[in-house]
Amino acid sequence: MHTLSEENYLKCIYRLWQDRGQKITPTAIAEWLGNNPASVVDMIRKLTDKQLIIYDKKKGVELTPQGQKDATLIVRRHRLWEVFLLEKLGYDWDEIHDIAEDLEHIKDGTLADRLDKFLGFPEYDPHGDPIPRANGKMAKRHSTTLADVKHGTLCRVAAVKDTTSAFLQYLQKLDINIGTKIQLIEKIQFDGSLVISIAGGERTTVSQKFGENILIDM
Amino acid sequence: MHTLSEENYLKCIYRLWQDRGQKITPTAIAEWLGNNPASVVDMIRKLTDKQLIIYDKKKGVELTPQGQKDATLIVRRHRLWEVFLLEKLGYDWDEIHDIAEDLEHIKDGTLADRLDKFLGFPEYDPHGDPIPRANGKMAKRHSTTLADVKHGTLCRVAAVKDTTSAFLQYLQKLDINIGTKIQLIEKIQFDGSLVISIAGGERTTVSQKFGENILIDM
DNA sequence: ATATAAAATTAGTCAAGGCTAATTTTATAT
DNA sequence: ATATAAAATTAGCCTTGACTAATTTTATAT
Repeated sequence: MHTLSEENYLKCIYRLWQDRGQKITPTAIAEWLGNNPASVVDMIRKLTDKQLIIYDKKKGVELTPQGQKDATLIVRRHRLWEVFLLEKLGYDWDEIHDIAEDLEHIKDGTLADRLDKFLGFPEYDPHGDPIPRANGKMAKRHSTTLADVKHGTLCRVAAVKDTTSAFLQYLQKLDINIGTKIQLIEKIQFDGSLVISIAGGERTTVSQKFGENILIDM
Repeated sequence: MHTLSEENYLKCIYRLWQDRGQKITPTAIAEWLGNNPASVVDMIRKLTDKQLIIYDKKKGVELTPQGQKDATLIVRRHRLWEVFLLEKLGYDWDEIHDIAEDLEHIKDGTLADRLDKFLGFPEYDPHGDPIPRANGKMAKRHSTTLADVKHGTLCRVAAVKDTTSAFLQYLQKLDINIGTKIQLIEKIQFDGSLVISIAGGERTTVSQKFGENILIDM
C-alpha cells in the first residue's frame, strides 16, 4: 500500500501525462505539487523502487502498468467523491475538489465500488472529467477547447480543465455549467480574446486563457 | 488544526474517559493505542502545549473544554460515517469501524453537518453509541450491561461496547442486533456465564465477558 | 564551440512521530 | 520500613518527507 505522499505523486504524474502528453520532468512535478525539485528526485527514487514509475533522463517519468493502475484508482476515488459531495451533500462546484483531495486516500477494498453503485455509476464527475470504471477503463476525455473552434460555432460545455475555485466561481458568475450552450461569436486577433454568447444571451468577452480551460462537445 | 496522530490521541483519551471514568494514565493510553508509553509521554507534552489536555500525576490525563470539544467532533464524524457506510453503502456491522477510523479525520467546516442532514440526523450509530449533535450535546449513553441485570429480566440490546470484528461477527452468528430482545434465564455462579434466550428462541450460554459488552435498555 | 542559464542531483538539515534502552519515580507487598 | 515490581520519564535513534545550499549535468544562445 502507498503512503499519502506517494499517492499524491502518482496522481500528479498521471495528470501531467493525461493533460500534456509531454515529457514529465522532475521540475514539472515540483511545480505542479508546489514542492522543491530535490524532494521530487527523492520520491522518484522511491516510486522507481516500488516499480510504479520508470525514470529515464531522455524520456522523463513514465508510469508502469502497475503505476497506471494505482493512479487510475486514486482518480476514480477522487471523482466519485466529488459526485457524492455535490449531489448528495449539496456542496458547490468550487468546494468539492479540496475535500475529495482528502477522501480519495481512504483505502478500502470495496469502498469505491460501493460508492459508485450508490451514485448510480456516473460516467463523468461534476467538472466533466470521466470517472475511471472499476475495470480501469474510462470514457473518452474531451479535448477540444472553446479556444480551438472557429467563430460561429455553437458548442456545449463538456468539462473544465482548471479546477481552482477562482475559475469555478467565475463560471458560476457567468452562469456557465456543464451542459451550458456557448456560441463563439468572434476571436479577437490581437490577444485571442473570445466574444461569446452564453445560453443564447448577450455578448460577453472572455480571455484566451479562459477559453483554453473550457472543454467542449459540438 | 490537529494532526492525525493528535486526533487519535484525543479520541483515545475521550473514549477512556467515557468508558471507564477512571484516572487516565500514560500506560492506559499506550495500551489502548498499541503504542509505546514513551511515545505517549511525548504526545502528552504536545497536547498539553496545545491546551487540549491537562496532565497531573495524581489525577492522570484530563481533557480541557477545548479538548473535549475537539474530541467530541471527531467522535461525531466517526459515528456519522458509520451510519453512512452501513445504511447507504451496505457494509456489514463489523466492517464499518475501520473505514470510519480514516473518514473521521477528513476536516471540512460543514462536512459533518451536511452528512448529518443527509442521513436524517440519526441519534445513534450502528453500534448503538449516541452521535454527538452539532452543538456538542448528545443522547445519554447506555450503561447497564446484560451482565448487570438479574435473572429473569427481559431486555433489549441497545448498544455494544466492544466493536472488534471478532465480537461483531459472533453477534451476527447469534443473530443479535441492536433492538434484539434477550431474556436472561440464569447466571452461573461459578464463572459468571449467562444462560440467555435470544428473541424468544432456545437457550444459549454466553460468557460473562460477552454479557459485559452488551449494553441494554429494559 | 563555448559561455551562460536552466535543470537535475547530492549532501546535509529538520520536524513529526514512532521506537528501544536506561533511569527515575511511585506503588505494593512483606 | 524496605525490597521489589510497575509505571513514568529521559535520552538517543530511526524513518518519512519535506527543505536549503552546493554541485553537476544538460540545453541554449551567441
